[in-house]
Amino acid sequence: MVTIVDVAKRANVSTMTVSRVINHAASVSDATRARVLLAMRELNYVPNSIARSLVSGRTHTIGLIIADLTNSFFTTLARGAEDAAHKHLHRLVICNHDDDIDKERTYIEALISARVDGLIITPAGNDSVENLKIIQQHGIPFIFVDRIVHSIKADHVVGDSMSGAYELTSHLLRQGHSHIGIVSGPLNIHTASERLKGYQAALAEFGAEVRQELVLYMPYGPGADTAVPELDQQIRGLLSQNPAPTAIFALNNVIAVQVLRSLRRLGLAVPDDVALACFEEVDPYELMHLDISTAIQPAYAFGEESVNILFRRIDDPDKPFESVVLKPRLQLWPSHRKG
Amino acid sequence: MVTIVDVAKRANVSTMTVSRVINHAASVSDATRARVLLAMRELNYVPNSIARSLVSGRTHTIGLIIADLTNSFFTTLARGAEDAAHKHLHRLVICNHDDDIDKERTYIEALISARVDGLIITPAGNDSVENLKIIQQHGIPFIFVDRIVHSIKADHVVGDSMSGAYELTSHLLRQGHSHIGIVSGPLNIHTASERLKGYQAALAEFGAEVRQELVLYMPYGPGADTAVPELDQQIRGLLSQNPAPTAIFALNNVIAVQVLRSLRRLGLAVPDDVALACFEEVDPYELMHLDISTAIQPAYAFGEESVNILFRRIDDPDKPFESVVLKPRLQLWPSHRKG
DNA sequence: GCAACATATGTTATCGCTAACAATTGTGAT
DNA sequence: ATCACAATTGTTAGCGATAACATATGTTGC
Repeated sequence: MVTIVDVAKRANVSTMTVSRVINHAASVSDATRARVLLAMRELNYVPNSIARSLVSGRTHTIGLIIADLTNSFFTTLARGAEDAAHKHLHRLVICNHDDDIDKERTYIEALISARVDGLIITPAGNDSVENLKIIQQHGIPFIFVDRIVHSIKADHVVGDSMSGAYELTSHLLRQGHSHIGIVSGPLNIHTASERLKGYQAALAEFGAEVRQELVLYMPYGPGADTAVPELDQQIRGLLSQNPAPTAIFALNNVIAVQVLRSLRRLGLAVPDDVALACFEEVDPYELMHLDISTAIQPAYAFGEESVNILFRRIDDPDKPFESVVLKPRLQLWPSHRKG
Repeated sequence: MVTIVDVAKRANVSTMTVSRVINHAASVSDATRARVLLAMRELNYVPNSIARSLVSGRTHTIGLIIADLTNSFFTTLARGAEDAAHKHLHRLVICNHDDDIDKERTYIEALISARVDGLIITPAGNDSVENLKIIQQHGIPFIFVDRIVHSIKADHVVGDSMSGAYELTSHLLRQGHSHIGIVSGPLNIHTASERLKGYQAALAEFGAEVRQELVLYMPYGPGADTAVPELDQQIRGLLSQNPAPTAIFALNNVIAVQVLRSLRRLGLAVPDDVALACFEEVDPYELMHLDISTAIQPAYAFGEESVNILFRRIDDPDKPFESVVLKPRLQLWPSHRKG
């Protein structure tokens, strides 16, 4: 591999002069600069940023730890982050923890070892605290995206899960659905507990009963992409409660797809047999004519904003924390069948 | 930041001994090892892999350059690559070139500078040759995924675009559609030209006329996600040819979504008014009851296989090139309306 | 012509770690 | 007790770049 020494020799200058040319430093004569540039071109020299990082302590790399890249919400978020990082001349290292604390820890340590300039993280759950403390101990600037962990204070970009869920549930109630089933995720995940709260708040507000037997739980993401065998049974159980729910609220897009498939297997149509609402991260359904009321989050902005805030944090480590709450856009469909 | 020197001091040994403990090298007494491990734990020491890379020349990082992370095909591919890289204890740096040669070049240089151990690339187009030569000049092991560039020989994992397109077109022809429109992508992209060839081959085989006026072109990916204003007009133009096509073949998933939206705006139903076939990279439509015949590619395997082959290449730079062609899975729907 | 300073270039040390070799200690065979 | 050799630990140099300081030119003004 060609190094700065090779270029220096060929251009008949010291390595320092080459370094100056690379870094556009002043005080290099035009003649010398030209000679060095020529040598660089002739040798196909590309500076070794590893070596540069060792000296400067900066890697121009940002770590992005998310739940699952195949979830379209995170995909779009990642793309937003990538574009923003690119503007700052930084590279993005993307890691998926699949809501698994141990996997999250492995990645955090790898990224610390790689000396990323900063870290954007969707914590795997409330138990991520220990993992997050490791980041803090190493003084690496980081920001929460999508999910927070209450005991750790940091910048964050999140959606308004609570009010989004409240609105979706209210909508169903207004449509005459007085009994609404909900398929929740693990409650140790911030967005899941918030959305459940929003659902309950809406029920309370409308004087509807909060019935524990109308709440199902399933994984939030990983593995959920494959069929969930028991789900059909659970959904059937849910719908045979007395009084039976006439609508179902799915806590996120992955869950919604599972529920939709399950309903289909059970021969039930949406929304004619059962109305469906979903806290959905993007909107592929729009295209499909499916009448599913959704709270659509600006996923791209989640990623973009996170990166921008992270860079502000890097520039000024002591500034007060920023808290950005992005409202979901509601897309409400009338249900065809009333309670 | 804690370094190996701090640990060495605390454990009262030389840095070399600490290094030996970190790297599980033999010939460290149990007592010393214990002392070092304790010091490491007490100081929260995490080895600096930047420094390690500078010495070893390996970064444990793989570059993945794709067209667009928000395209579900590439998302799933990336996830497959990430999982495989993780198994090899490597990190993945993901870059999107949006089918733009200059952007591709920028990323390639950045990744060379970062001294990635290898590179997986979906070339932006046939003009990527110069960019790819840069990779070769630097002796960085790389592999093509999804698309190849003929003038550059390298390992590759691609789909069978030609036969997939042939099959889809044949299916439409068998359904009685004797005039089939096609919305193609830029022909300097390998998969686009291959799929067009497959379409033409099928027409020829069935004795159907290849009509140039039934071929539309649009971008393959970037920007295509937003509305294409002229598309409605073009589609309308396409459908008003004489004789009019009764089916449309969309060359990839992004194009299919555009066409679908456009047809919807024009008030045309699929497949009742116009049948649709699509070289689709994954299968969200399956869920949606839409009768679109698709050639579904095993995107996850694309990524996974690429990584595995890349590591074999790294281990043995002189072995013969591997060529993996993954067949798409055909999902063929009967059309409701016959030519 | 020469001090005084700007401009251009070079030298040395260092970032954190490890390869290669060196030194020390301990062990068993004779 | 002594030598040969293995096991353990240390020393030095260097990966490729740059910061900080040093030196060599050129330029200006009087």
